[in-house]
Amino acid sequence: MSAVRRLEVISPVSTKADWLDTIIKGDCVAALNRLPDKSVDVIFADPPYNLQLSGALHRPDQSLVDAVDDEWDQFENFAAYDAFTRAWLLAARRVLKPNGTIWVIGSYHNIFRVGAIMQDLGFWLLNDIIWRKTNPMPNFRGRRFQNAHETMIWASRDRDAKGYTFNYEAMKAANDDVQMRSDWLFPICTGKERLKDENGDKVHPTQKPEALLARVMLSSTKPGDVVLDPFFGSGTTGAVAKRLGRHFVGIEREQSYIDAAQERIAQIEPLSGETLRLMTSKKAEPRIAFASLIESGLLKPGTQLFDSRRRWAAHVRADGTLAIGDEAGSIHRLGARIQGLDACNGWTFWHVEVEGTLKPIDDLRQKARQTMLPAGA
Amino acid sequence: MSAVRRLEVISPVSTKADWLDTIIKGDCVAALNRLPDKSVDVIFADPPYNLQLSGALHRPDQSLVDAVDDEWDQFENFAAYDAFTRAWLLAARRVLKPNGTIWVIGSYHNIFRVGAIMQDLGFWLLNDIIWRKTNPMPNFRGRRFQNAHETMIWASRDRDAKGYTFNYEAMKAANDDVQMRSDWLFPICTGKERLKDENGDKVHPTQKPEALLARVMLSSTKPGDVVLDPFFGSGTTGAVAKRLGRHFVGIEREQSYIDAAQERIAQIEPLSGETLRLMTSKKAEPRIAFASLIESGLLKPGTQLFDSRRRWAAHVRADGTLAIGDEAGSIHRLGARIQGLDACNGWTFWHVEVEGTLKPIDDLRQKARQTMLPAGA
DNA sequence: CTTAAAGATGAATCAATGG
DNA sequence: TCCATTGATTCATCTTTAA
Repeated sequence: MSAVRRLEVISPVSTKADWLDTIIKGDCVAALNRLPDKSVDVIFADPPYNLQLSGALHRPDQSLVDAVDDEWDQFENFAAYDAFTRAWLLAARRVLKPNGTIWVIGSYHNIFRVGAIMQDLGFWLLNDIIWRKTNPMPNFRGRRFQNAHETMIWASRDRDAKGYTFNYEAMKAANDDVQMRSDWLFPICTGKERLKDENGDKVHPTQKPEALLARVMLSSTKPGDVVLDPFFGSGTTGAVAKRLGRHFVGIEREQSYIDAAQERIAQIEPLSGETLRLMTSKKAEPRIAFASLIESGLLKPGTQLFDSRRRWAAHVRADGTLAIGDEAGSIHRLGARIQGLDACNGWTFWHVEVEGTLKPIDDLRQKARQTMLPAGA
Repeated sequence: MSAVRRLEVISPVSTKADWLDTIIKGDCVAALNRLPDKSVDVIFADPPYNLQLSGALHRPDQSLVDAVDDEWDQFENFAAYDAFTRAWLLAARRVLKPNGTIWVIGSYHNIFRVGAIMQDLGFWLLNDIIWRKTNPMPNFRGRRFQNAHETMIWASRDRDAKGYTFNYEAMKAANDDVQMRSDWLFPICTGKERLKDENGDKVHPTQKPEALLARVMLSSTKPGDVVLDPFFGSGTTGAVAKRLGRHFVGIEREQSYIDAAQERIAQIEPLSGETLRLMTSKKAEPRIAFASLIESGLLKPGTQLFDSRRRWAAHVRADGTLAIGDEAGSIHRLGARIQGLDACNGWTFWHVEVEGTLKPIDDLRQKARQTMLPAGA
């Protein structure tokens, strides 16, 4: 069996093995309708842009621009494009897990219609992400600004879906320790990465760069998640998913694209688990009760805690509460009360004196986590 | 009379002086309906974003984020926002000149609906422009990417409107002599530029930076053009228009915003005409016929012309055509034919020998333009 | 062999004028 | 309104060819 299997026909799906890591040949909506409810974690969709080009365009040197004039990008009018968009988005939504998210990429030709329909169908927009191209095609006639970006919409299934995956700390670490912004800079897909046929012609007119898909998956999926791409094309989504230890499902109509994608994905070598281990966000780390610091002996009852400027001093009680005179409470409540605030992060507010210097009790929490790690980790 | 006049009521408009460089108080659609057809060159619109905020948001230090929760940003649902959007866009379109363009700014909350409705109404999208903020507000909860941009849509009135203003050369010159891209980097409006009331509170929650409006106007208007802003707010559009020698028309409902904008605009000092002069492209320069070079004596019949590498030689005939052996035609047609191309710019393709070196005949055209300039220029 | 020059190309809604 | 003519216009990157 090859690394990439393909299902021409899907009968009622019994086990995951039937469709996971395969390319399903066929119409996008029909294929989606044969997948089970709530079965994929993330959808990445690169639908037709409906470019509506009229005549030929030449460069100043008179060479012809190889435009996207494929049959699959032709729609009668906006209404036809809207109907197509509504249909696939609706089918995709059924397949998405309640805490799943969807990415859709487009340009100004189609992205406004796509975004409005997503809102109408109940998707809740989380961000619009701008892919800034380092090397976009120029505007040859000098009649507009150089179209130097594309737009991705990232949305959850529902307004109240709060449990979606967002690897905040991983993104922050990848961005020099400041929050990842909504504008991303990547080159377009050229060179060795671009798939070519035996004649040296590009296999697919709109192949996306793997770096773009990698950031999408690293930000919004966990290892082992299922990523569905209903417009699979040359299979960038599958290639990146396999490399990053995620499962993929592709849907594609054109056999030539399927063949190229299968060959491409078969050659991908998955990264090792060690390489893949996500920098886990603090929120995902095991929760440590303040009391457990006392229980584990990292902190003794009666120890004095100070704020960073030693304006206040409190003492630790054996039950895991903190007290200043008559006032007592959790490290958070007491910190808030003495400052006159609604809330306070006691882990970073309170400090313990070690060899004359103050260190936040968060350091002790980190030590406690080490202790609690399973053997062998 | 103050520099900024205000019309509370507009009766049938007779002369431009009635509404030019004024702020019209009232509902956006009603006010637009009282302006004449096809009377403004450019519209800049910063409509309510329909933010749909639910609860209060606090920073990590527990301070409250001053969110946009004004009454004018509240809509019942998407349908209500769409109806509002369709109404003002339709009214704005009537007022726009056939070769006018419109800019609309928004965020992911509203821009997709706005863009789709613009397409539905017949506007033809020219670009979507990304305003990348140098100093965006962080995402305090760490549940999304930092929302670091806003989107502007730039559109012509109709698909076949080709005569809109785009100061290509000026934009290119302002961008280190490469084409201006669709992503622009500017700080948000803070500091001295941000209007504050007597309490030190910001006058308007979403005041746009003047630099953003300046690029909008420098790219898509000419001096003396009329720029309409149907959501005038604190009057950034008016302030920049006045400084750049453009006329403005503002529409605004809230008296407090009108008062602040009037005071602000009154203090603006317009730039000098010399400073404002646009960098022009060849396109805008007077047309010179090749024959006129012969008629004016700059080129003698029988002169040999060469391409830059001397692969071909042709001779100038008295009627303003060019010939190689039996083949003859305009400088453009002959250049195209011998190269086997559909088109060719004869002005830059053909050269004349001057003291042993080849110079493009475009240089002669420049000389002819000098000669033809009116006296005193 | 190296290095320089020349050619190719990418999701593109890409003219204006005069008869 | 249609049609022929004029003539304005490109950036970053990768590949191929020339020196």
